[in-house]
This record gives sequence, structure tokens and C-alpha cells, in this order.
Amino acid sequence: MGSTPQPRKSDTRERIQRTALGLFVSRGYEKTSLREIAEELGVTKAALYYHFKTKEDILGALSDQLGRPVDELIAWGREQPATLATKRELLRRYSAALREAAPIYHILQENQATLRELAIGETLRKRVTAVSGLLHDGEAPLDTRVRLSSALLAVHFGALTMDALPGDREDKREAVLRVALEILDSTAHEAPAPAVTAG
Amino acid sequence: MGSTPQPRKSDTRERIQRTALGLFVSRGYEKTSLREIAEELGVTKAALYYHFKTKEDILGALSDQLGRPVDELIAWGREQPATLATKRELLRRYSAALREAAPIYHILQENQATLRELAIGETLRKRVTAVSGLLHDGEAPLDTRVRLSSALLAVHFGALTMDALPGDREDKREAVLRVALEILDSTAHEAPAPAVTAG
Amino acid sequence: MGSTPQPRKSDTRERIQRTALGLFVSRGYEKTSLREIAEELGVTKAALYYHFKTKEDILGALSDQLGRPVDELIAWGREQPATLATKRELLRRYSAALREAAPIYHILQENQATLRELAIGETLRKRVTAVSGLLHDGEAPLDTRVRLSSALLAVHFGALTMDALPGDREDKREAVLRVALEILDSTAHEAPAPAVTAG
Amino acid sequence: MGSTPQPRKSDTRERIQRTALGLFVSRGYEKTSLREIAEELGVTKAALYYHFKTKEDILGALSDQLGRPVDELIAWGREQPATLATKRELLRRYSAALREAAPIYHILQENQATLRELAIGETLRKRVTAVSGLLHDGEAPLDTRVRLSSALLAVHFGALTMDALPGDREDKREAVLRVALEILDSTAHEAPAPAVTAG
DNA sequence: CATGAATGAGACTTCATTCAT
DNA sequence: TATGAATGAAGTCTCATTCAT
Repeated sequence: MGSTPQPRKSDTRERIQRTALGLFVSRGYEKTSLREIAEELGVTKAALYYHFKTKEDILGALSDQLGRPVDELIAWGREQPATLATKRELLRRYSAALREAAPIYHILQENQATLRELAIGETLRKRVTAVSGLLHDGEAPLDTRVRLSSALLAVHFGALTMDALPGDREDKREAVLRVALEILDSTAHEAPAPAVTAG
Repeated sequence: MGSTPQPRKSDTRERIQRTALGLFVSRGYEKTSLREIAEELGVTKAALYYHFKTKEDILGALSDQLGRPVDELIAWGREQPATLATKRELLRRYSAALREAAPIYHILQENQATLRELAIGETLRKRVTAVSGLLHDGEAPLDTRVRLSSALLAVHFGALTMDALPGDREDKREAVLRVALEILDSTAHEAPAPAVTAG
Repeated sequence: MGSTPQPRKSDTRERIQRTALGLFVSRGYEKTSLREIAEELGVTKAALYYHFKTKEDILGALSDQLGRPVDELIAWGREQPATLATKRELLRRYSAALREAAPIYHILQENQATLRELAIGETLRKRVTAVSGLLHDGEAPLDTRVRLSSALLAVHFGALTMDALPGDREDKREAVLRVALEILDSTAHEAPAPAVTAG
Repeated sequence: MGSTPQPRKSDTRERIQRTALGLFVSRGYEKTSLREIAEELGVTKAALYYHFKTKEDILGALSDQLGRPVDELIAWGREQPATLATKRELLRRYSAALREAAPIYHILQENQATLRELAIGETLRKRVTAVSGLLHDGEAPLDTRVRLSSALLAVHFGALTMDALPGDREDKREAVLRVALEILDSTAHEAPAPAVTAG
């Protein structure tokens, strides 16, 4: 600890991930060929195979890295009581987690057709389902379920699609969160929670 | 009379579209090869090319066909005054239009990375933007804009993603619409419109 | 003879030939597809097959039509004595014949690779060889043979490639012919023939 | 030592070029499929694509290699004064250059229809035009221009078409060159240059 | 006299992946 | 830690041709 940084161990793996992420986001997973990644990095395709077993593996590594905040959120959620307050906090935390995890969800979203047949796709979708499951505890009337889903949906897709809208990223995030919490509150027939403070 | 229809005026074009739609939805546009479509139909690849100029053309035909309700909605919307009532009606009609148009949006959503480079992708995205534009008239504070977007988003993605939720399709659609209208109402500082009756 | 023209028998065959000739010259034989010909004519591909057995057949018809002057020349040449005067007349007549036959030779030239494998190619090349044979009677020293070939070559390729040069078509033709005759004259060790009058 | 060379630094690229040249000349560019080239070489089509970006690229490499002598000639010609002596030398050198470059011009000639639509075709044609331009300096009466063109034409097509004629290749080349120089001399109204020594 | 529908063959090209060095 | 060379599978598309109507 506190040791001098070791620039010994090649950072190539890191660089591959960064480059791949950029291309996966901008051109799509399927449309991004290993040749492209290699060329942009100035290495050969074979070099990629030294660091990653397959193309899917690169995506897997990215998923692990970027998805960590969401995984932590899921772990946290599983230990909470299923109260309205928990759900409110869940939305808040999910919204926050998406700040970092957005790119990987973006990739999941825009390449779903491709990922459907990949093992990593399953992994990615499981995370989505898990978050959704935290919100949907037990039985509930259809209207309630739809509301819960809609609230999550707002946060989720809000993070992915509000880019077109003008305005500060963070401001928009908070506004979306506010809407989602309202939907959530309109669901539960308890006394609504106090003032909303996003983030 | 009443005999089985003879494929004289060939319904092959129709059948190609149906088969392609099914495969585009289930396997994705890119992952669906013309060989697959042809094989499932029992014709040769060349036959597809007799009826459609390119693979993209097949998607184009589907887009024209399934997207019509949304196109009509857009045309309608452009002639309405930009009142709250119009916006409510817009959401209602959009929700209804999606009953038919959902598959094509599903394809757009799940293959965005691929469609980004296709002419037809542009066409499809324009429709989305147009609907959004009808809701977003003139300047408005960020919070308002986010709410309008969220309402639309709820209807849109609700139609595409609520399948996982148990319950009658139509019931869920109405429930989602209700949520969307609430978001809309919470935006405008006028007296909210009277009772919600979806559909 | 002198009868009233009969516009009864469809002129489609004629039109196909005209269109095909134009395309064969401008786009090449191989690169011109039957679809193109049909489209430019406003008929279906199948219609072409009503009038011609194969694509090659269309070229065959054109060859017969446009090559007639050269065929007549060959017939004429075979009955002449192998004198210098005959050879001079041969060049003159060949030059004249090319006025009409140029397009078909153009096609032969620019698509030789393709025509090599077609029966019609053989036919076309035979004509070239035949003309050449009329000039090359019996044994002769290499220098003589080369001169004879060069003279013919000048007339032949002159007709096909002088388009780039500015000036009246016919003027250029006569000038080329003059050059060819000079080459011819420089070959024979007899008294050169009198004044050159081209055409 | 002295052992058979190991294809370590792979001479495959070279072999592809050689094989392709042979096939392009004998079967034509268009009619030669990559499958053929690959099969004749005992490699897969994909291997060709490892060494060349496209089919056209293979032709491009051949053009660069074989066309070099002509390119050098053009460079040389541009620095010479436009005298008759220069033009004579030009024809001599062009004739010599064609010894190596003939195959690529052969391909250009026999596949013109195809190459018309290829970038490489433009490149090839430019070389022809450039040589022609060196001969055609400034304005001149039509007769002069035709003679200059004819002289070049003789050398050019002589190199490509005299194969049918019996006799030694080199002998024929010199004989053709003599004819061309005579045409050239008959153009200029100066004292003709002294004895012709080709090569 | 002509069409609509379809076929079989084959073209060029791209991709993820492997392996000896 | 990487590269150069190569592969096998698959993809989209075009073409000349056929045939029942």
C-alpha cells in the first residue's frame, strides 16, 4: 500500500477495454469488428486474443467493470425491508448508479438482438431483472405493478435517452428522478414520504 | 368457389414480409439472414430479390405498413392547437397506435446500432422525433420538458417492455396510459382535465 | 420493292438491338445486364427472350447487321488478284466499311476477355483475321509482314481510337488512310501506285 | 544453406500477383474469380484478402509493378525539349518499356469495358494519355496530329497484337518501331534523322 | 406478343478465430 | 507480450435463364 505505481504490467488490456467501449457505444457491438478495435489501438487482432479469449469476453469485462455500481445496489437492496422508503431509496440509488453504468446499458439496449444469443446478454439482462425484482416484491394489483415498472422505466430510459433534450445532464437526471418518485408515491396508499431530494 | 386461394397473383411478397417481421423481431434484423427467411418460406434467396430490392427494403416495407397509424397520428397532431387537451389526446392516440406499430419500434429499439447506418433507420427515428416534437411545442422550463418526455417515454417503452409483466395486454396499456397522463397533468398549471378514460 | 411500308410486324426486335448496341458500347457487353436493356426499353426480361434465344444472340444479330460491309469486303477481296493495287483498294474499302462496322469492333475490342469464351467472339475475330489474310498473301519477309500488319492496324485502330483527337471524323479517317497507304507503299518494291484518293 | 527457401516472410503476396496476372491476361479481369486465383494457389479466398484489400487492389499492385517503366518514361519525357529527336527517342523508349508493361496494357485493352468503372482503370488510362501528350505538344494541323497518333498507335498496338505473326518477338518489335519512326519522320519537315537503331 | 415469378450458380467481401514464431 | 499468416463460415447481392399463363 502506498507503494510506487508499477507501470510495468502492460496497460494494454485497459486500453483495449476503453477503445472497445467507445466503439461498442458508437457503432454497436456487432458492427464493431476486432479489426477496428485493433486498428484504432495500433495493435494486431492477435494481440486482442492474447488479452481476451473472445470478443464477447471484452464485453464481459466491460460489463463487470461498469456494472459494479448496479451490482452493489442489488446486493444492498436484497438486505433492505420492502418498504416504500426502501423503494424510494432504490430509485435514487439506481439513478445514481446509472451515471457510471449507462454505457453498458446503452450497449445492451441498442444491441439486444445480438446479445440475446450471447451468454453475456443473459448476465446483463439479469441485472435489469434483479433491480426490477427489488421493486416488485410479492403480489400486487396490476395497476400497482404497472406503476412500479413505469417508475423504474422512467429512471432507466431517462438516463439513456434524455441526451437529446437540452440542459445540464445532472439537472435532467434529478428531474427524471423526481417524476419517477412521484409515480412511486402515487402508488402506495400510505402517507407519502417527505420532500424529495434527489442524488 | 370458396376454394383455397391460388397464388396466382402471388402473395409471396406478403408472406416474405410476414416471415421477415417474425424473424426480425425474434432474432434481430442483422442476425436474420436472407437465407433464413428464404428457407422458412420455402423459396430461394433470389426470390426475395425479385420482390424486394435489398434486405433493407423489406424492413422499409414493414415500416411503411406498420408505421402508418403513427404517421397518421403525426399528421393529425400537426393540425391541432397546442393545448393540454391536445397533448392528452396525443398520448392516448399514440398508445393506441402502438398496438399495431409496436413490432417495428421493437425492431428499431433492439437493432439501433445496426439501423444507425441504414437509411431506413433515419426514417424510423424521424417518426419518433416527430411525435416527441408534437408534445414539445415552444420553449419550456427544463422540468416541464423532462415531464413531457417522461410521459411519452412511459407510453412508448411501456408498449415495448411490459410484456414481462403478467396481466392482460390491453389492461396494462390502459394502466400505463393513466400513468403517462398523470405525469402530463402534473406538468401543466391549469386545472387538470376531468376523469381519465383511456383508449 | 417500292411497296408500302408494313408497320405490322413488331419493331421490338429492332428496338432491342438498338438499345443493346448502345449499352454494349457504353457499358460493355458483360456489364450490360438483360435487366438494364429491358428496363431502358420498358419491357420485361422475358420479352427479350421472346425475340432472342440468349444474350449472346443479341450480340450475334448486331454482328451480322453491322458487320455486313466487312463481310462483303472479304468476299470481294477473295476474288481479286493479290496485287499492290488490290491491297491499296482493300485498305480504302476497309476504312470505309469501318464507318458502319466500328461499333461492333469497338465491342469486340473492349470486351475481348469476355468474348473469348463466346461463340460469337470466334465469329467476330474470324472477320478480323480474314481481312488480315487478304493482305498477307503467301510468304514474305518479316519486315514486309510487319508493315502490312501495321498498315491494317493503323486503319483499324485509327477508326476506333481517334475520337479523342479534335477534328472532323471524316477528315481524320482520310488522314489515317493516307498514313496506312504510305506504309503499304513503303513495303512493295514496285513502282508506287499513283495519287492517293481516300474514300 | 542453399536449402529451399522457407516461406517465412511469406512470398504469398508475390505468388498471388503472379497467378492473378496470368489469369487476368488469359481469362480476363472480370471473368477471373477470386476463387480461381485462390484455388490455383492452394489457399483460401480469405487469404487473398489478407494480402489485398479488394480484387481491384490486386490489379492495382500489378499496374504499379509492371507500369513502372512507362511511368519512368513519362517522367523522363516531361523534362525533355519537344524536338523531333525527343519524339523519336520517346517512341524508342516506349517500345522498350512495353516489353515489360505489355501484360498490363493487354489487360487494360481487353477489359476496358469493365475497367471503365474502376478507379484503377482511370489510373491506367492516364498513363496512356500522358505518353500521348508527350508526343502531341502544342497546336498542330490535323494531318500532323493524326501522324503522331498513328506512330504511337503502331508501337502500342504492335506490342499487343503482333503475337499472331510468326517470327522472333524482338525482331518484330524493332520492325514495328521502324515503321513508327518512319511515320514520325514523314511528319516533320526537317531533315529526317539518320539511321534507325532501335532499343 | 409478352409478363410475373422464380431459380441456381456464383460473385465479392467480412468476420471471429487459431497458431507457429 | 505480441505478430503475421491463414482459415472456414457466412453474408448480401446479381445474373442469365425458364416457364406457365
